[in-house]
Amino acid sequence: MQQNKPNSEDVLTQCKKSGLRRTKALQCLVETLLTKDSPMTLAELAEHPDLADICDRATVFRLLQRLIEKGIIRRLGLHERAAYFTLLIPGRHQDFLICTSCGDIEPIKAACPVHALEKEIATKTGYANLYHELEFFGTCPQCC
Amino acid sequence: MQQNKPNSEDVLTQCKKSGLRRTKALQCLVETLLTKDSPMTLAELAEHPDLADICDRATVFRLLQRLIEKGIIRRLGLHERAAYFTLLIPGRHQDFLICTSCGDIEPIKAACPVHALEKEIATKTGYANLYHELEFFGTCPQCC
DNA sequence: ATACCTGCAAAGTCTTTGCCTTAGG
DNA sequence: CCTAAGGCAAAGACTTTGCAGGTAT
Repeated sequence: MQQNKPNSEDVLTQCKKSGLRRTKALQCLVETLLTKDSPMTLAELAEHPDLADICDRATVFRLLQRLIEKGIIRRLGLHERAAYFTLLIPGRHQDFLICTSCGDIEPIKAACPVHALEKEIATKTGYANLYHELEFFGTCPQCC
Repeated sequence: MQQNKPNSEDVLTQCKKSGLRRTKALQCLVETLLTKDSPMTLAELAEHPDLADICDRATVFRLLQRLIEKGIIRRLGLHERAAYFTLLIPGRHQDFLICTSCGDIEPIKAACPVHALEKEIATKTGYANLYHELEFFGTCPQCC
């Protein structure tokens, strides 16, 4: 089981296998997502210095769409107006702690206690492709 | 501990205590939220036959805002473009199972396994007013 | 060569606000 | 009577798409 952060080549290989072309924008997007380990919005990505210089926001948007289709990234809600995107890393699951005041998002280190329930739900309800999102919201120490 | 669904008078009393005026729109909004036990979007509420006849969408929006401020309802993400709103019922916590294909949302009956972790996070991180949202996503049997 | 990708600009969708009028307490 | 609440319409915020031209394979 691969627990550690993949490098961008791993992800780009996966992209190519899924039928995506290796464009400059795709490479840069993947690297940007890998650099930050918490989810990012479309705006954050499109305005990131590296990406802003080489492609349009619409391109980032369409890349994200394709990567979601291919199961390489996931779109998260996270309680904000804008959607967040995060790489799906095999063998890893992330839950988040979010400050409702300043909007800070940090991944939670502790083990996720939900997997048993997830299996139970899969069995009882007949839902397929089950996954979950768990977010904690509160006021962070700086905002208190 | 009050586990059962309150009636609209209970909620309206709470509203009045919080300083809200008892308007027709507020009464109707509360009743509409109580009728459906899963979260609703602004559009669903504003277009609901009962509410559509007596008030404008902006009114519903502003009522929802005030009710959130007063801690009477909560805004949820739920992975859709639109925000969802749900009454906060004392002593009750809801997690959701959401079909990524048809968008169906159903509350989960099983006990939520997250409360212990929530306490641990509160202690370790110093976050205040902590609460969480847990959603399961998958393809429902009808959509499979 | 050709199917996929991109930029630009415009259109959508949902939310939020301003301003003036109405009505609860 | 005085201030919160409501209606209407316009502006914002974020996302999504059409089309013409560019590029990886």
